[in-house]
Amino acid sequence: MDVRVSETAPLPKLATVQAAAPADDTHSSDACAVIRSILARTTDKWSILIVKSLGRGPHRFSELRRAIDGISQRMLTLTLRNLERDGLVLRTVTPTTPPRVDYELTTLGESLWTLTEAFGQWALSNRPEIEAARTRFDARLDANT
Amino acid sequence: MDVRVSETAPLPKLATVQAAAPADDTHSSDACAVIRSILARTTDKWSILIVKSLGRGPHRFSELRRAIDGISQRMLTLTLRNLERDGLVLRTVTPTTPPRVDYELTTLGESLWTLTEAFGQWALSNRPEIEAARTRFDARLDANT
DNA sequence: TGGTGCTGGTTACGATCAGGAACCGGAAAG
DNA sequence: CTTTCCGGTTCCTGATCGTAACCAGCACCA
Repeated sequence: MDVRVSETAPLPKLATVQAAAPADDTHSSDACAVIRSILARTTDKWSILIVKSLGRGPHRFSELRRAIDGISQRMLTLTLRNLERDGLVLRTVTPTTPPRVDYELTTLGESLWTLTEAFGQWALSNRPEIEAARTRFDARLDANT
Repeated sequence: MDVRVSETAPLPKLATVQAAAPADDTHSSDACAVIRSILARTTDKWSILIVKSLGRGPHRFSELRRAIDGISQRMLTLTLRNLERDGLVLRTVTPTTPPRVDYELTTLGESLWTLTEAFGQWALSNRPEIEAARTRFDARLDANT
């Protein structure tokens, strides 16, 4: 039983970036456009980190802010709002004082989480190789300046 | 030909670790910054689509441009350059006339491809649910305006 | 009674960066 | 000698991001 939002701030339209215009005529490209807008949202830098954090269980707003090094309050709010909009995250307000807001993954969000987790693991285990490649590339670039 | 990474490669400024960090050991903040830069690059909207295309075999520059609906020449060049830098994509120039440039995934790139493929599948199969969630959310938003 | 702090935001605004349009240079083709 | 194709690059603008500051409600302290 969740204490749904209902009484939060007026929730102005603020962002929720309207996805790409569907006004595209090319045959397969309309599906493509939607998929792309989903990917753009779910693979967004902050979204990934938030989903990753929430994968370890529900978190409060400020816990997330502390957990995700470098995120600004604004981007946290914005990204959470978008994730909530896409049904990936559930926002629960508990009207204590001070008010308490918990965020957790929905079932859909959890399925996304397994993917982002895999991505994280991949990044982690291939980090040395990628950094080496970067160094090589930059060196070659300097070489023929 | 000083291409330089002017617009690319924000190689993170080593994480300004606020000391007295909360004992949230799950992120070691400097590793986190590097991982984040890798994720930011590899999960970038265009990177995903390029890797996805290259997953089906080597492609020439203009083939990619045609295959990826909506990408501009500039972003294609830029993104390919970044992927090449990270050792995910191999660029091969054949000096015929007109010159021919082929791009293909490296082994590392292929391992990334399996992940992006999974992401694509996920987006595809969860599209209805996500769109429904968006509609619900927007409706609720309108409701209490 | 008023000040301070905690909560979860929101607003204003300047810096930055993604992205489209247009340009480039060489060779072949007409 | 003009056009076309190829793979880029340069220029410029508008969207987006992050910083900093503000807000409302309530408890605590004096």
